[in-house]
Amino acid sequence: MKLRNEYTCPLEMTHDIIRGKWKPIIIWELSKGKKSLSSLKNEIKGISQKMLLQHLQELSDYGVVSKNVYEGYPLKVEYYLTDRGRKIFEVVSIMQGIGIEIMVEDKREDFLKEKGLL
Amino acid sequence: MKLRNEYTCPLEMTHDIIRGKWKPIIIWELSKGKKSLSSLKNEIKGISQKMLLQHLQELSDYGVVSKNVYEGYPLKVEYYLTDRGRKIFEVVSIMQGIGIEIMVEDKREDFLKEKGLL
DNA sequence: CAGCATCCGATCTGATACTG
DNA sequence: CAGTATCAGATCGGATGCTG
Repeated sequence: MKLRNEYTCPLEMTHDIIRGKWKPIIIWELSKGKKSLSSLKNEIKGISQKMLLQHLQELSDYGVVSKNVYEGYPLKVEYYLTDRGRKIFEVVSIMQGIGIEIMVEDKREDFLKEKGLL
Repeated sequence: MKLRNEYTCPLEMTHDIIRGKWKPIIIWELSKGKKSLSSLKNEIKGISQKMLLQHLQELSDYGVVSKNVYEGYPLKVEYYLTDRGRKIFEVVSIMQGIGIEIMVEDKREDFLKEKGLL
C-alpha cells in the first residue's frame, strides 16, 4: 500500500491514485472484466509494455487492482479491479461522461459517432 | 484553447484537464466562488505562486477558468469557474466523495473528523 | 497585488534489449 | 506470455528574484 498520510483532503488521495498518464484508461478497460497483460496492451492504443506494467504495479500498491497468477506454460495472469478499484471506476466513469458532454458542446459529434459513443 | 484533437476517448480529454498536481484543489476552491490569486495562495496549503499561476493559465486555456481584471491600484483580479469549469467540478466533487469513502474504509475517520468531513 | 523569468532537481515516459 | 533493467529525453514542480 502506497497511500500517503499527509493528504490535505480526500480529493488529493483520489487524484494521486489516477494521475498517471494511462491510469484512467487502464481502469476503464479492467472495468469490463479480467484481462491479461497482452490484451490490455492490445486494447490500449499507444501504451508501452513498461508503462502498462508500471501503472498496474502502482494501482496494485494502491489496492485498486489485483491479479491472479496461474503457473504453467504459457504463463497466464489475469488482472482485475478490486472493490476499491470499482469505487475508483466511478470517478473514471464520470470523467468519460463529462468528456462526452464537453465534446458535444465543442461540436465534436463526428468523433463521438466514429467511436460509437453518440 | 489547448484541447487536442487526437484523444482516443473522451476520458482522456477530461484527464488531460485535471492532471496537474494542484488542478483539482484549485477547481475545488473556485467552486466556492470568485477568488483572487492571493486568497487562493493562502487557501491552498503548500502551493507556490508559480504553479498556481501556471495551472490557472492552463485551466484557462482549457476553458475551465476565466478571470475579471479590474484596473487601478492595488490591482484586483478575480478568478472563477466557467460553465465548463462547473462541469469539471462534478468530477472533482466525485473524487472528493470517493476519497472520503476510501478513507473511511481505511479507518482514517480521525483525519476526516479533524477536517470536519465526517 | 498580480504576474513573469530563470535555474535546477525530481519525476515521468518511452525505446530497447534481455530473462524465466 | 509475463516481467525486469537501463538509459535518455521530456515534462513537471519548486525556489528565488524582479516588474508594473
